[in-house]
Amino acid sequence: MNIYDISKKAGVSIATVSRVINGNEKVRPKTREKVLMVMKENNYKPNAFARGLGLNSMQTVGIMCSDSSDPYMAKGIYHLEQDLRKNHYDVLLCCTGYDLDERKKYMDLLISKRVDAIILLGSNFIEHDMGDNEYIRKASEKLPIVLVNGLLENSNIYSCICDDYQAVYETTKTLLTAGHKRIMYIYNSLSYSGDRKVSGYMKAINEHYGNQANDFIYTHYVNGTVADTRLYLNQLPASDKDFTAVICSDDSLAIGVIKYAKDNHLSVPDDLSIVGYNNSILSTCSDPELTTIDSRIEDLCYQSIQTLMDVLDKKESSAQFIFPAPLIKRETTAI
Amino acid sequence: MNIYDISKKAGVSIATVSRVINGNEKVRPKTREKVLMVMKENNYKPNAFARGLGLNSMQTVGIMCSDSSDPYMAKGIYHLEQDLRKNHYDVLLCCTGYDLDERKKYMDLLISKRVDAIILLGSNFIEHDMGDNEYIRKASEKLPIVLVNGLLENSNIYSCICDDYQAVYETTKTLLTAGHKRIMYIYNSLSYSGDRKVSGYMKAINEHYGNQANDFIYTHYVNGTVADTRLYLNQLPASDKDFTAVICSDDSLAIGVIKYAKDNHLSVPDDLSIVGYNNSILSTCSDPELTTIDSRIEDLCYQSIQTLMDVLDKKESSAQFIFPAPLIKRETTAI
DNA sequence: TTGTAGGCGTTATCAG
DNA sequence: CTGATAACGCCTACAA
Repeated sequence: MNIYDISKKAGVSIATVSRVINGNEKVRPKTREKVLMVMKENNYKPNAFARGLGLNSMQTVGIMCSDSSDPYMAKGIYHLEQDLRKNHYDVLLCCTGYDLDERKKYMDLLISKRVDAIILLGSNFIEHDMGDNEYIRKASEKLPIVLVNGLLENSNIYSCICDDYQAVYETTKTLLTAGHKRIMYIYNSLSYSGDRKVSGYMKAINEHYGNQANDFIYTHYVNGTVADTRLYLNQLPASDKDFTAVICSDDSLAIGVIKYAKDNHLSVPDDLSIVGYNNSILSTCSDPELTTIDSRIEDLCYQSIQTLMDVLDKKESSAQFIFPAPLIKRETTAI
Repeated sequence: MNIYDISKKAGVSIATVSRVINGNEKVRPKTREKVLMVMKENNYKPNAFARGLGLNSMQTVGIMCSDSSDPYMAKGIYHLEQDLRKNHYDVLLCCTGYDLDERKKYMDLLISKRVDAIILLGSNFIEHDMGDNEYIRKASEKLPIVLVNGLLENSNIYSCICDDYQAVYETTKTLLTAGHKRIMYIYNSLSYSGDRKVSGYMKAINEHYGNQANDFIYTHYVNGTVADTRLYLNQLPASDKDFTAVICSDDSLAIGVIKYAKDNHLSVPDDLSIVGYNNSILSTCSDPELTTIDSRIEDLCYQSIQTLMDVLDKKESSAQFIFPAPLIKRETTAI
């Protein structure tokens, strides 16, 4: 059952059928009804491939994310999908992992599939070494690129991010003001965004301690999540355990810290304050519940799609949106 | 840059170019190299839409799930995507929510997009009222349907499930044997699978108590997750709080039970034993960590894709795979 | 308002 | 092994 069959049964030309399919105004109401009728009767659906060929689009956008099972990205995928759907776009999903070469391949793949745009979900897409981001710039010559929680300047690249730097800076400052002398910062991301968070921490420490700041900077990179953080802290020599607060770059690390506290009979937040990041589902499952920085994934997704639709509609649009990231106070801090 | 351009530059016909694109044997090695050369030089990529038109496939399978941000489904999506990718298939993702009519629309949408198959992820797709599953049967006339953790018999429908009935039955039995008199079962799904789980619970209670079983059956439906479960239990009259164990149809409910125990200074597992379901990330974030039934999502996904590939390759394949679901013992039970 | 005809970029069938 | 050429099903000027 194709457009020819319909045109015959309706006694019109395929051009007319095509017009009613595409909601073209210039069709006599009577004719339109007739065609619609026949289409319904025969349960006709236009062939999407042929349509794609003609229009050079199948109304699809590609979403790349490192791991759809990470709670943060899982939420992102959900909101992106829902918002895209509302605008009649489908989602082609790619879980790329964290390897750069692999990601380049996925990018090429999506481009060759002729998606209308590509969304990069997660701050880890922007590499520390700017040369490693060149492939994204090159891709943007062919289609719009939207970064959800990532920043990269280029024409046809659009960014929606949270101000991680400011958020960590303020949180650290708040803890210092509350009397914490030694604050540890644990992170598991070496991306550009990861750097920004560390910088926020550094700035607060530096402002507070001036010359002696170096004695109080205490950061650690963990290659993993819950178990790795717990393990790392537990094997620390006693002399290095003089911190009274820990800020983490992700909720999962903070969960590890809670477990460490439990292992060592430290009371939270009395003996140890803990701050997570992302306000993920994990943060309300733990006991005590986690104080965490909300990276506002839903807002980022909404704005991203809003922007993307403007771009695809050839409307003017701002290329960068920066949201403040509020601290959600729960039970692992006294502040 | 299309196939004609390449054919000209390589001094061959488009037919030959097409042959090398598709790895057809019958091309002289020399010719093949030449064409490959030109293709590489011009960074030529075949047009996916035209290809789709000709082959009537774009090597894409649709995944429907109610909510990609649910930890269980998030993992499912991840594994399905990875396994499909290995077989050179792309993923079109649909988050359908729980409304039946909405789901029917998504199903139609995917079919009209001409995906090669549709995967229904999550037991909640199979409705209690069998008539409501008819749309799935009808869809299977047009393309293969794969149910991940759902059972529906029909030609061209393939099911991979965990034996929820048996798992809950055995868990309940184990708890009874361990001396628990009154065991509560809390669930938040009214699907076919939800029914099976309840039945497993019932059977164990019935076997154990015989005539008096009715006095010991204690089930409750919660329309929500953590907070709702916690609230429900807390507002229960004291006389109804004589249970010493709770089994939940999902880890999130079990987290709610842990919080209830905390609220009421009940020691877990001494005063109250708790069993969750799905072995999700939540189960290791709580304190104490959750004993839970592992619904083996990774295995289900792997088998699903394996089966689907056989079907798409026109190979013979079994239509149903049933996995036992083991109990993962952690800290919320003494068993 | 409607119809004709050419184009979109491949694949596949036949000859040669 | 290679090349013409007809599908594939729809869109869209351009005419009427």
